[in-house]
Amino acid sequence: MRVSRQKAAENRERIIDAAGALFRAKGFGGVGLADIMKAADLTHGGFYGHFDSKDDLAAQASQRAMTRAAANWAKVSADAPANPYAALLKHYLSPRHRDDPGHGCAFAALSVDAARCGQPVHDAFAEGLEPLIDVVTAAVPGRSKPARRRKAVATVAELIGALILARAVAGTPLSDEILDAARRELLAAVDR
Amino acid sequence: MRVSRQKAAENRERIIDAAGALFRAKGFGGVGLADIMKAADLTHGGFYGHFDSKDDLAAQASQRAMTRAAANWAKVSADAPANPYAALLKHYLSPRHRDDPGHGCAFAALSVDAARCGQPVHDAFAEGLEPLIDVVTAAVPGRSKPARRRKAVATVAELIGALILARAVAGTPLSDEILDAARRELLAAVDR
DNA sequence: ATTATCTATAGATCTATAGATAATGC
DNA sequence: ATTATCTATAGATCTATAGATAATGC
Repeated sequence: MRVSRQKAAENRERIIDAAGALFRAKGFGGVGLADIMKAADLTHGGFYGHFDSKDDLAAQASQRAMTRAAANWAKVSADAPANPYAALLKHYLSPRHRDDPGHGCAFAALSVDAARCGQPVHDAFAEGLEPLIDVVTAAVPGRSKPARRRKAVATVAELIGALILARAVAGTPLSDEILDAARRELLAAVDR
Repeated sequence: MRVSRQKAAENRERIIDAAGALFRAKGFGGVGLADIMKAADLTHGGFYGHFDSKDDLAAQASQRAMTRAAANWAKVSADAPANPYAALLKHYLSPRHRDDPGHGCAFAALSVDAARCGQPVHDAFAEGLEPLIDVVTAAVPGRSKPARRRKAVATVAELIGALILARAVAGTPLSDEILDAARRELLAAVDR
């Protein structure tokens, strides 16, 4: 049942992607290795040929999900050169994004789990968050670079907070209200 | 080893409070019934005399933590009649609050866990969030009630998002930066 | 011969329950 | 007699490992 070296590398990538989706949807503790390996179409005994531990996989899957988030923000921004800021708000605060945490923003899905981990994880999340702040810093108006960065940090916090709250109250009218309120207020904040 | 009816009721309260702190610190899945009962100075076998299930306890502990959050916001607001809004920001975005999730805001600590639960939990969180929005609605300026409520919803999202992110990157310079940026931007937003 | 994967399982942990214990409250 | 709590454990689940299997790659 052995596979080629290349196929094994592909299997490894599939495990990381499956873990990224399951961890975001259910949390680090909410999903077992057997579930992850099954999602990658492998048996769970083969896991330790690819990773040292569940924590090792969690770190790699988080890293990849954060990199994807940064790439996605950069793409959304670049695809709307006329108003990258408005495009970011629209994409991030959409019901579609709210309703699919497994394939959405790593920070909205995993920040609370990360907060419960140790310093290495905090360091990794800080490093992963910087590119998102950079994208927004470039997209907001402001008289100085520090002023734009400060506004960007606050904007990122509001985006992530709104998505998290909208998910916590999903299925109630308040959920859509949160997405809409955050979008309108963030838009108004730069139109002044 | 039986205790009086009144003492049993006190024990029940202690279980709920211990659970509230441990769930906020470690998540619903991150703590076992044995840990909770030990924190309440009881053996874990006695648990089912007080609650139907772990989910039952989680619902009651969440409810109490949300009620406490609302009472705390109302108190902070009432204690600073000159500028309740600034007082709320200062209390909520303090390093002290960031560093003690077990005794802090239920929404910052449990919203992501709640999002992974079912509709009844979402409904309970929506109901628990309304009083916080009401406190901020009364504290922000705005020409109309809907405008103030919209600003309040966005403000609550930014507060909770900033605290969650600051916790995820705790121990890095970015953590304090997030708290400061959110506070300054939220203050600036009402000084216009 | 090497190695990627599989089967099987050890050891730990977790929720929930059964039955015993001992103090309360009618 | 009732009942709040305790001891003990059943049954499930989870991480990690050991040894077998079978196809790759030297």
